[in-house]
Amino acid sequence: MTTVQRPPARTRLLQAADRVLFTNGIRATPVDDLLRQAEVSTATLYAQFGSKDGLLAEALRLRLADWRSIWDECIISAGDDQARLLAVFDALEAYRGQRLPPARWCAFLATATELPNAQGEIGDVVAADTALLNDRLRHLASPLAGARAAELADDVVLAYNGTLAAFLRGHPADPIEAGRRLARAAVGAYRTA
Amino acid sequence: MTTVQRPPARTRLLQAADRVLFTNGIRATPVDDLLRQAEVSTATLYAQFGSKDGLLAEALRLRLADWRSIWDECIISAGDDQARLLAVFDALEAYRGQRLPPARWCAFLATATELPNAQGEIGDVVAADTALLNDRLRHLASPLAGARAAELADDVVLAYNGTLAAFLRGHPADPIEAGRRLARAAVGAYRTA
DNA sequence: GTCTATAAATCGATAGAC
DNA sequence: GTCTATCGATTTATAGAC
Repeated sequence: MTTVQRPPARTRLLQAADRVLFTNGIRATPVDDLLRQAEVSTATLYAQFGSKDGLLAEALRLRLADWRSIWDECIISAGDDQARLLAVFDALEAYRGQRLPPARWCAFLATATELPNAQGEIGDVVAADTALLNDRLRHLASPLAGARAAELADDVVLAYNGTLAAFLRGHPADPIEAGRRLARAAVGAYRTA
Repeated sequence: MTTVQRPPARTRLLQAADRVLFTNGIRATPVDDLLRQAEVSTATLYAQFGSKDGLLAEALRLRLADWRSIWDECIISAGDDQARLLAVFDALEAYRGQRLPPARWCAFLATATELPNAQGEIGDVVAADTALLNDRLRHLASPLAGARAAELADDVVLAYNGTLAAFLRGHPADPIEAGRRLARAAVGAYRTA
């Protein structure tokens, strides 16, 4: 007789953290909420992660790895240079569709906002997200903008940031579509220039 | 003999709130920090504002009024339709230059992030900031994009959001310059279309 | 590893005197 | 209006048994 295996406590905690912290708010979520959602006791959390921040850091690391791999796939699926640069918006769409409910906006920017003096592992993973974004976009912008790749990459970074913040504002209604259009306009400016 | 008047307690509290909450973090700042910075006692804060949230709400209202008036001036100073639409970036530059230290990024988006379920007066002032942004930009985009003003306005909203988030990320180095360039590219796309 | 119970710390808010 | 002192609630983290 096959039984559906319940994931181990560590996994349940990470899933609960990923689901709750970035939708209800990091500081707004007490440890008790995570424990109840994960159906795990206090001692287990502290044995596995040492602290709420330790759990947050690990959840962010997994999130970054997941985001990176989805973005990878979207770049590979894209047909040309422009589509590869704009694939970050496809990835955002896929990433958010994958999680129900999706984060309120961006887990990394939310962490930067809620933990202003984050150092150590939390600061590191937030910085790694920004570095991934910058490095990849610069690389992808190169065939389109040549020597001005850095500028075009920054344009797309801003369009991407703006899309995320649009979720937070609740406007425009379809942030990803708006972001894609804006990024396309940026590419156009380098094409004609 | 002329004496430099110390502002009243209420003003000192509002100044301290404006200076500290949006740079060190809203939830990360204990009430005690505000009291020490304002050189005011506990009882005074609660007599004047009722709660930490009450003080936050009033600080946000003043901030919004100030932002609105600076933006007004920048629109008036602008020479043509495109400059009036892009004046939001001049305003951002002036607004941040006026406050030392400036907020880490945006007081309203930070509030939306840190107080996810904000209702009442705090939710209202955050919504008012978004509404001001949308309404004004739509109005200013009209002479440039006609029937497609809403789209162009959304482009500029995203570029503006992206600029603010860039302060949070610490990249690009000059977010306002990058945002202005991106918004200009968006305008260009409507010009040629 | 997991549980219950509780410690330890933080923080928002109030009381009562002046 | 302002002060000092303190309450009460919340929340993070630990102790000790199983």
